[in-house]
Amino acid sequence: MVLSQKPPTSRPLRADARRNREAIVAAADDLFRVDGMSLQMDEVAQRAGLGVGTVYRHFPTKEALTVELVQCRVESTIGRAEETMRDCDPASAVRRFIIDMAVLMGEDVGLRESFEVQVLADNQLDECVYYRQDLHQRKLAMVKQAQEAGVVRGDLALEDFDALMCGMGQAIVAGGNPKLIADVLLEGMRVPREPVADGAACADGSGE
Amino acid sequence: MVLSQKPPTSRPLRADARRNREAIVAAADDLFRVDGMSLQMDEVAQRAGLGVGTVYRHFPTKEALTVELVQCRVESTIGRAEETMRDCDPASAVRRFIIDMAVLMGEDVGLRESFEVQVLADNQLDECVYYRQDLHQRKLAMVKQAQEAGVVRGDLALEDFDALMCGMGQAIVAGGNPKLIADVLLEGMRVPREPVADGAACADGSGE
DNA sequence: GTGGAACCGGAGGTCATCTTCCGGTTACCT
DNA sequence: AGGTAACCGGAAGATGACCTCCGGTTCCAC
Repeated sequence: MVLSQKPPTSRPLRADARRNREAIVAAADDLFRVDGMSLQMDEVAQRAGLGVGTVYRHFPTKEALTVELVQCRVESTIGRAEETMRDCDPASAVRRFIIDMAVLMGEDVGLRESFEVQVLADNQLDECVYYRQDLHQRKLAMVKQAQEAGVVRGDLALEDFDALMCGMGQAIVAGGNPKLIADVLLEGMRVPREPVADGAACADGSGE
Repeated sequence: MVLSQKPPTSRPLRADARRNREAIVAAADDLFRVDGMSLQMDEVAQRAGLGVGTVYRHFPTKEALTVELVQCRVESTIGRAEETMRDCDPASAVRRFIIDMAVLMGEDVGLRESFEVQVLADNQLDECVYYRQDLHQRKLAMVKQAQEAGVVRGDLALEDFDALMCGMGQAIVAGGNPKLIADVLLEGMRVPREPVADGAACADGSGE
């Protein structure tokens, strides 16, 4: 996993500081995978084998640490999207991307919540711009390609696509079979067939 | 909305106490609709025009109050399912139910989280049995009927159905168009068509 | 009308979590 | 090796929620 290292703004960190910083990020990442946004600073310190003060030396606030973790996931998602579009034809890139994400979200709460936070511009993290333009463009291209190839319905905005990805994550956390959930989502995103029942099936008007 | 009144275990409440209890539930319901589980007891009291102590007289704990609100929603969902199955033919009952729920979830965070809590047996509320047998049976019947009518794929367990409902709620909160989201879900739940691309579309084996 | 039980109110206790502070320690430069 | 700036640790402070407590008030039975 690509952990973004901070650009050398001032001087390079002292050896012990760099070691500790890495230990902190690694520990936090492990916890983020399980607990998501509700990871605790004390636990991070303990798991890294350090004091809390040291954690706060490197990340002045819990939010700063969370940003690091979210961005790490955003970056790896960008990489995955890139790779998928390179390896797959336009029609099936979306399919593969979604299936991959479904499986990963099943194993990584933090990844799921990273997606949420991008879309929601959440209360906790609204200070920063999480909606990385990169990922946005990447997804937009992928969806557009698929729509032009005629395998994704045209009335699906990127906004809806994102929302559906969040929803998929939630469905998986709620105990659904990831593969099946992804499949339902994919089938649903294709251009619709004729309605299942075209008579007046409901007592009230179903097509309002 | 049906607010379940407690059975007269001892004597009926004094007039002022009954009035206050109703004010509390009404205030809490309003907040639950917006804030979900993260509603705050102080705010409930304030909105009801009462002191915090009074709230705690009627509901000894925040969880107790939450239970009331969740159960209220479970009951109204049962009513909705009942009504839907009475008014619609088996093939379209699921459709109507899901569309209705999608719209409602868009307006009521508490409803969405009530669904979650039933499925997840959440950490916060694991003391009680939220998964009302009634609603469970109702949904089971509805899904089974739809499967027998051939409009819902047979490999969809009730567990997956619940998970998808949760996911739908999340997708709507994340900003998706409720009607569109519901439609995607419904199309996805139908028996699948042939795959969109049956050649070797991806570099790696897509059917593992 | 009156006694008394039930009820109300909101200041303050408790607890969990984030964050700060500063004496002691460590690594880098000459 | 020695000086010093950077760094570490963890106890203590700050914050924000839930919840309790008890003096004052209100309603019901007689």
